[in-house]
Amino acid sequence: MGIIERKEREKEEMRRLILDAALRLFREKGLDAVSIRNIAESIEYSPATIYLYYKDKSEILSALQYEAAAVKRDHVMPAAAIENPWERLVEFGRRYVDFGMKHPDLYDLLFITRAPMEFIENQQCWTLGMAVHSFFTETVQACVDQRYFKSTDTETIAYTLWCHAHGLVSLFVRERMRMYPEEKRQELAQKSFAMIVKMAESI
Amino acid sequence: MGIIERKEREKEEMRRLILDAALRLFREKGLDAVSIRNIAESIEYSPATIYLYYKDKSEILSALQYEAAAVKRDHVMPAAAIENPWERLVEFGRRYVDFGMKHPDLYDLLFITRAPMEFIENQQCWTLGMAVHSFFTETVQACVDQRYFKSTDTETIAYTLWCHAHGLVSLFVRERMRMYPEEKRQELAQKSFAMIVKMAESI
DNA sequence: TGTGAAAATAAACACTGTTCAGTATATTTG
DNA sequence: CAAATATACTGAACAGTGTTTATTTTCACA
Repeated sequence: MGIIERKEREKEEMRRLILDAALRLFREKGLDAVSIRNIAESIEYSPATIYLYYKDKSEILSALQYEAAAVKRDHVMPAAAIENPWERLVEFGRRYVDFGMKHPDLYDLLFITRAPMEFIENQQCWTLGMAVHSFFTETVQACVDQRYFKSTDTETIAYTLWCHAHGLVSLFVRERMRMYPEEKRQELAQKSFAMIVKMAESI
Repeated sequence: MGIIERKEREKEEMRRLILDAALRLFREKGLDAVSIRNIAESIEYSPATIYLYYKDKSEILSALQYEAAAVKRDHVMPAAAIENPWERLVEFGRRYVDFGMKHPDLYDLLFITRAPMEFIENQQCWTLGMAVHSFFTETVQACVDQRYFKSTDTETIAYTLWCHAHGLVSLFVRERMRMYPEEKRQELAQKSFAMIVKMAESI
């Protein structure tokens, strides 16, 4: 009865094959290049075959989002090693922004691209994203507990910091900084990060 | 020689007709519904005719962005009437966020939708956007001049505030606040706005 | 080796943006 | 007014998209 197990395995391998092809297309040529037909061609199968392994395109996109979420987690979580909650929070923020700057395509996919409805049902991705988000809010809570802020409204503090970081990255990612010369944008982002850190010290 | 003038006028009317149809489709059914064929059908012309008045689709999108920019300007500029620069700045921010919340589709078009290259060449839209942006930075400058901030780095202050406001709106617009119950999102946004105002007072 | 199930596909449908050859309409000229 | 020209418009096609269905191929098992 090892056959059904092998079949199961092969099915999983095929899903992986499709996903890797999608991921490669995405990273090499951008989201627009990720079409069912492109994926099919690159793995030398017919487009219809894709539908035997993924319900539709948004399910593939959803899977790509999970990949992106994993890369993001690996990028930011080293901050967890820092004992001091305030330093941990700052390092987390720095790493969050750095992730967005280094992987604009992945950041876009995670936080800007219109989420397909399946996103919600993609428990994996949601769970992973929430784990990182929880780490963030818990760190803010730790800062609150140790009186790093005057305010004790953890939720609003966390959200406000997130707004700034997300705004920072997404203005960059979607090219809304044209009024600043290109060589200055990175510098301005760094200055702004430093400023929000200073501001946060006096919430 | 009034004929060429009439022709000119008719050409302009046709461009307007196309744009209005595009705008209606956009507002009624979203950006995805704005297809050349949909526009053509709704004004009862052939799709090919559209191309006699607009170079391509991105030129139409660009024109839509201009419309959105005008709505935004009308929404935020009443703040200019306020004498006190700090109050003016706060009111501007409030109106900016309010615009995004009330017109998520327009905000999306202006600040999130991937800008077609023509955006840069769309002098009208760029000029209009820059005028509002200049008003914003000048207001920040006025605050700096009157020592409302400790910092004198106008550029970074302005950018930091913008980051927060944009992050606030765009997390909302692109539905990245699912971890908060829906009825709480608006409230959280307001609290966060109040918090950044407080924080700004101590830059 | 034949049979039933599983896997893969060709072909079609309904869309998309865009181009171009050809037609219809309006204006200018003889 | 009629013929020639210029302008406005369109049908049809091309290449692409996501998706579905009927059909064929492949494979495991009796």
